[in-house]
Amino acid sequence: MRIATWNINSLRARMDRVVAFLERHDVDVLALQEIKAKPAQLDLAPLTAAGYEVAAHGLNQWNGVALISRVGLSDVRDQLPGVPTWPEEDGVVEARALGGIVGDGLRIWSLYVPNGRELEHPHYAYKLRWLEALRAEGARELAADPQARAILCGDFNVAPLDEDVWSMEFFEGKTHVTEPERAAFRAVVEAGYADLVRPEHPGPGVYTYWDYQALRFPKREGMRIDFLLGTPAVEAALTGSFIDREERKGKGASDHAPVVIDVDL
DNA sequence: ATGGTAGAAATTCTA
Repeated sequence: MRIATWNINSLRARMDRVVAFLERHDVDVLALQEIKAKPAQLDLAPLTAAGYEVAAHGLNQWNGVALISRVGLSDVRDQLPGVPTWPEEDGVVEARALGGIVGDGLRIWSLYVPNGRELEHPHYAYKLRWLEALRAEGARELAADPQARAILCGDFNVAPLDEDVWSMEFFEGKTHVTEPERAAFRAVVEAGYADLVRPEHPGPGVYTYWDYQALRFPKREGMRIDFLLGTPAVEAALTGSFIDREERKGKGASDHAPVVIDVDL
């Protein structure tokens, strides 16, 4: 089974690219982030015509997540238990998580972790609390069944290692690289969710995101912030992985590249 | 000229 995650930065603007990607790489399951639409605004015909089921969750023009599968899609959940609201006072649960069961009992979560904005901004504290809720839900699932097949994937908005950004000097005093964010990411890994791509594709210089500004992509100035994390049962079934850097090229590309894994499940 | 784009929705917000 081939599974991918991709921050699409508007599904409506890039439906053609999504369909072409699915067909080019023979993808079974795709987790999307930043679909930037309510489900009613989407024309899903190109996906259903290609043989996929779709679950989409979006409240407005911001955030939004989706799951696309041709190997079944059931038990769909649009909220990660325990996540904070935004704003934290009198706010709502944003559309940043969508879970479902695909294939033979594989749980997958499409996740769009809050950006954090600036270190002093309330969004940064929100981001850390959100990641803690993710860790707690992941830990709960593995505690219930140590053999559980589960994947947590998406845009984590954290660069876990110095080598995951093009310049630590540039990111001094900025989000994505701070120790609290990295500790929150590590806590998810330590709860039993291993990075399924890094072992085959170690850094430095291996990225999944390049800012639209300042010619970051041609200058190879990117960040590794998109991940697929898997339980031990998934890790044991892993047969390969790649980052589709080609997808970042050309007119109309998302600022993120898809990340793909193959599992013998 | 301060190096700065992209998407959605509505002149601004988010990333």
